[in-house]
Amino acid sequence: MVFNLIFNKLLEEYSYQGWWPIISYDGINPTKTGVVRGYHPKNYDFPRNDNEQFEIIIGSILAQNTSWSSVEKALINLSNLDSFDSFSADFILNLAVSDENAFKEAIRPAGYFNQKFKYLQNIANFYIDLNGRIPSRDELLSIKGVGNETADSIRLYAYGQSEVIVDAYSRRIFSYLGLINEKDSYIKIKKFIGSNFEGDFKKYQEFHALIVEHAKRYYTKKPYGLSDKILVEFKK
DNA sequence: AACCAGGACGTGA
DNA sequence: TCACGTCATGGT
Repeated sequence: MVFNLIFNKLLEEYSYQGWWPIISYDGINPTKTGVVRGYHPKNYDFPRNDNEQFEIIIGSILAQNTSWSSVEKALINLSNLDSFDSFSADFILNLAVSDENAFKEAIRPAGYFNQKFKYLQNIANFYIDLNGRIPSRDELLSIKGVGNETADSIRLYAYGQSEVIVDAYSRRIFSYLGLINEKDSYIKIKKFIGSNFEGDFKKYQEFHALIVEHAKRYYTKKPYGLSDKILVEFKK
């Protein structure tokens, strides 16, 4: 269970991360850098309703290859277009038809706005068809705009399903530590981590958030990881 | 000024 | 299957 040991170390270092942030939630986590709203450390009751659930789903699309601060701008822009029901699938679909221009301007700060404009509609239709049911991984992957990482993010944070998320940060950290090969397939890495990690969905949620927090500090500039003194004890 | 950001898709080997 | 180009804005 080497990844549990790594988890323990990261949790000790950074404590609880309160992912996935809900921007309409007033929880304050002053220790966060950059973003001051929406996190809810040690509270796993989120999402508390359909709109919060769909907000996480929208965020996971907008966050593709994009910094969270940019995603937050896009989410706030969207919410300003309809303060009442901003993050319902119906609102997204209606806005896409009624004012395509305003929609794209709202999400522009998150980048790839033409692609994400379509992806958001795809997943809004999918979400409505679900009718409250929890989607399987394969169902999510069938949506154009949802790949492995987004599917796992949605399952883990919008639906509380235990999924290992393999992102670029995970590849950098764990390949630096000699636990994986950076270019191994997503599924191979996911299964390897999953077979050496144990816990409930809360632990899975914290694990991914902690990986991101740690990587932001030591794995964003090449050569990655050289200044990582936190996890170096796990280096093989 | 290059590189990175909480990636995914289309194409051609 | 996989390497590569494309999508785009914002920060360092």
